[in-house]
Amino acid sequence: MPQPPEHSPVPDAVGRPLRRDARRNREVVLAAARRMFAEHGADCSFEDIAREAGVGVGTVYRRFPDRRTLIEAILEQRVEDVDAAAADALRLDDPWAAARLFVGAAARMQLEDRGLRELLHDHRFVSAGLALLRRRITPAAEELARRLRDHGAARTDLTGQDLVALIRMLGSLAPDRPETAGPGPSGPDDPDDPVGPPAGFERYLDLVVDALRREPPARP
Amino acid sequence: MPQPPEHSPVPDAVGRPLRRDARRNREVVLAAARRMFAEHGADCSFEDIAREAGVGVGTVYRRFPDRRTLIEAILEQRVEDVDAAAADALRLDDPWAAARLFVGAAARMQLEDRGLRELLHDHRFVSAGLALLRRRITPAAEELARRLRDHGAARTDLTGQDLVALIRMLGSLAPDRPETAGPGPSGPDDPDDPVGPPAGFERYLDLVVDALRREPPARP
Amino acid sequence: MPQPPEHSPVPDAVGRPLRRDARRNREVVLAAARRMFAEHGADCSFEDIAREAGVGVGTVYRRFPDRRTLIEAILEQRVEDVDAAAADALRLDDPWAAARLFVGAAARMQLEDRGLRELLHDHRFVSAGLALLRRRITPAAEELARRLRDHGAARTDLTGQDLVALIRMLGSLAPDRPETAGPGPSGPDDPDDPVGPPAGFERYLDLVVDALRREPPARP
Amino acid sequence: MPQPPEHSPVPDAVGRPLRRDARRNREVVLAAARRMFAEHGADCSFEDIAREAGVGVGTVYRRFPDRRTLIEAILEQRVEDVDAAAADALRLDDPWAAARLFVGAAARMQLEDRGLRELLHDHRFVSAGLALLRRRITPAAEELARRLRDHGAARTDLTGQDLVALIRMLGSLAPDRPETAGPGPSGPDDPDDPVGPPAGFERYLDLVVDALRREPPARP
DNA sequence: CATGAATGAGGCTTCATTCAT
DNA sequence: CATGAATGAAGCCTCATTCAT
Repeated sequence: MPQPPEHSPVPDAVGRPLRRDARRNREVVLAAARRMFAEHGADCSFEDIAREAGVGVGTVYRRFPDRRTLIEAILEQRVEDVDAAAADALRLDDPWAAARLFVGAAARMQLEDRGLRELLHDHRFVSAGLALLRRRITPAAEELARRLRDHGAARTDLTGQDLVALIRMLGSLAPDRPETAGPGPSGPDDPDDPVGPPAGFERYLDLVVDALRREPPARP
Repeated sequence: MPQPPEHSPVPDAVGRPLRRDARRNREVVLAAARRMFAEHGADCSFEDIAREAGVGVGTVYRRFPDRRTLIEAILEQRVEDVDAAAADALRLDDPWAAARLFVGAAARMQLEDRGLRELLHDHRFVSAGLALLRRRITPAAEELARRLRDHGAARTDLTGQDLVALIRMLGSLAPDRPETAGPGPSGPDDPDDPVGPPAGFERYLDLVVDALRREPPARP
Repeated sequence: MPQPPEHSPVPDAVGRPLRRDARRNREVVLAAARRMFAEHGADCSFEDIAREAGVGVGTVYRRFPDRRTLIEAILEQRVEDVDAAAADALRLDDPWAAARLFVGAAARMQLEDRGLRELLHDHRFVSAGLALLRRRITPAAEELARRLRDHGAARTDLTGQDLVALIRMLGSLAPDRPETAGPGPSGPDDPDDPVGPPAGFERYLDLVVDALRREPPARP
Repeated sequence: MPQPPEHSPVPDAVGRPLRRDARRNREVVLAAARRMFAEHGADCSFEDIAREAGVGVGTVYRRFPDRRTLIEAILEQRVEDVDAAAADALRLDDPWAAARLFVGAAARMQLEDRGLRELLHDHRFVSAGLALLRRRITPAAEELARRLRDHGAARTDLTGQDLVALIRMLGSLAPDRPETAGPGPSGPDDPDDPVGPPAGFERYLDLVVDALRREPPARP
């Protein structure tokens, strides 16, 4: 279902909606930046982003006057993905399945996108990134926490921020080697990977989510 | 026992122990680098380190021909601290207390030292850093895991690498604002800090360590 | 004929002709580099070239990303001068006069320009320089050689490459002291110069060109 | 026939002959410098020379306070080789054979030794190098020139400096690619080499030497 | 508006040279 | 004497940012 093209026209500083070509440029640059961040890290040069986008540097600067602005715009996009995962999760009846879905999806995103990971963990960017993330996903996280407490026999002091913390923690389990160029979520399940044996990401996901129960489940 | 009073006389490339003045300078530079890493991150300039150390850049380069060498030397020091914590832990009878002590100490070090945190989490340095850490602390971690399994009713698939993973995860709970220069473990227990309410670091430490039990403890 | 008045609008990497201001700057830098090479050698610093040109280093790097590119651009200019000499020579009826004119002109250029000499003789640059020179002047040289063979009673095994070799050899007769800044072709004809009495460059030019004859001329 | 060890003891600045170990060091350094010059050019670093020699930089500086001194010492050695060739040549009856032997040997040395070539051609070193060469070989060159004039029907204006000029010119025929590591006089006779077809170095040697005759020889 | 040219500060690194050990 | 440590100037290059076209 393609989004209606004229919806949510990002306004410029003065508040006027952008001209059509300007808006298109903004999208092109943003997509290029996302690719570059994902591949080369969040400190790649504006020049590189411009080249990837096929525009001049000036254009990048016009739309995103500094790196922080650019970072926030990129996060805005990714946060929408998290929101979507949250919405999916909230549709589930079982609060534990919901929590696992939500936390897992949000954590996995970091493992697959170096840029995102840096924005949420790297000291140089985290103040821009984490605040935004928090602002946006807190409502859903709190709702999920409430359900866990009320219907899931979770720890009574559980908060939505705990879920955010788990997401960050799991996101730090990224492979300690440069991503292999191969397709698919190369990541902690690589048998050769240090996160490693015996089970990798899914294992730790279960571990920390289950740690939130008041009476933990019997293990198989 | 004819050992010189100084321990571990770092040898140079040819294997000869360093001259006295050279060794002293090496220490000075290393200490300066540690301070600068802690305060300004692991990508601070060699010039800055030299200035902080009160020597010329050339001296820094002589001892540490590239950043990787410097990083490894810094980690070597911190790893010794972790080793000490591991030794302390292994002296305890209760394996859970031991695990908590070990994991907690290692994780806390990251929260207090931005440089260390970057070396263990940042994509740009992690391949140098994490490998070294792993190499050095794996034996102690495996021994602790064994005790947890044998005498502590831990999950039967628990490994030493799981403990390392917990250390990394907890290390990612750093505050999302630049450290305040103040003394003491400013960190997740700051009431205003996003890791946050209600209990911060200690809380998550308990959470993830307890998650390793086969039959988790009754919560108070 | 709608050609722009400027000849050979040097295209950039993408193939687009340079903007007017960029082209102007390119010329300015190139001229400065030529002067600096001539005076201080082909390994003078980019900073120096920039200063001489009155631009920032970045500008030099933008137009000439590495020294090799710069060298080739400079040679390109000088090679055009050689081409002109070749054209003049080919207009003469007497093939020996033509050869002498061509070889003499090309060799003299080296004696007058330290930069050019280095580009054609110095181990560090010669692979960039000589190849280009060869590529460009070979056709004219071969044509001259053909005329010498067919109408000049030259050695029957004479080739255009022989002429190139003579040019290089004569170019190595440069004075062994730093050029005096004075005007005019200071060079081997300086009576105090080591190339020497009694006749210097012209003498050796005659010598080696005449060496190509099958039956050498009667000497006066 | 081993040279008597105590002969020609190079005196130090004060004129005292060097101590035995100091002399040995001097030789070691000189040999190392020669190797490094030959392989990496005459501008290789003192540090590299020291390493190659297995001594400290300080030792190199003690024996050769600056590069010029070192260059002259190296040339001194090579000039002895030229002297030997001159002596051989002067033992021949045929003055043309003698000239060819002498000029050929001296030129070939340059083709085989990048360092020597640079010392005699590169603007940065030539003032130190060429002057010394000239000073030392002029007597033999003049004598050979005299014999050519008197008994060889050479040009009547021929001088010893002409022979030196030929040596330089032929030395400039070095390959325009980095030397192949292979043994033997890789050089202009390489069929793939630009000096080239059809005959390379020997061909040009004959060419320029024969150019000195008053009545050149009939060509086969 | 879009472009990409220009700028120069700042990081990296090497090396000639001096000097303490 | 020999050593190799220390120094710092100087070259290399990149990039954030501004601005003329």
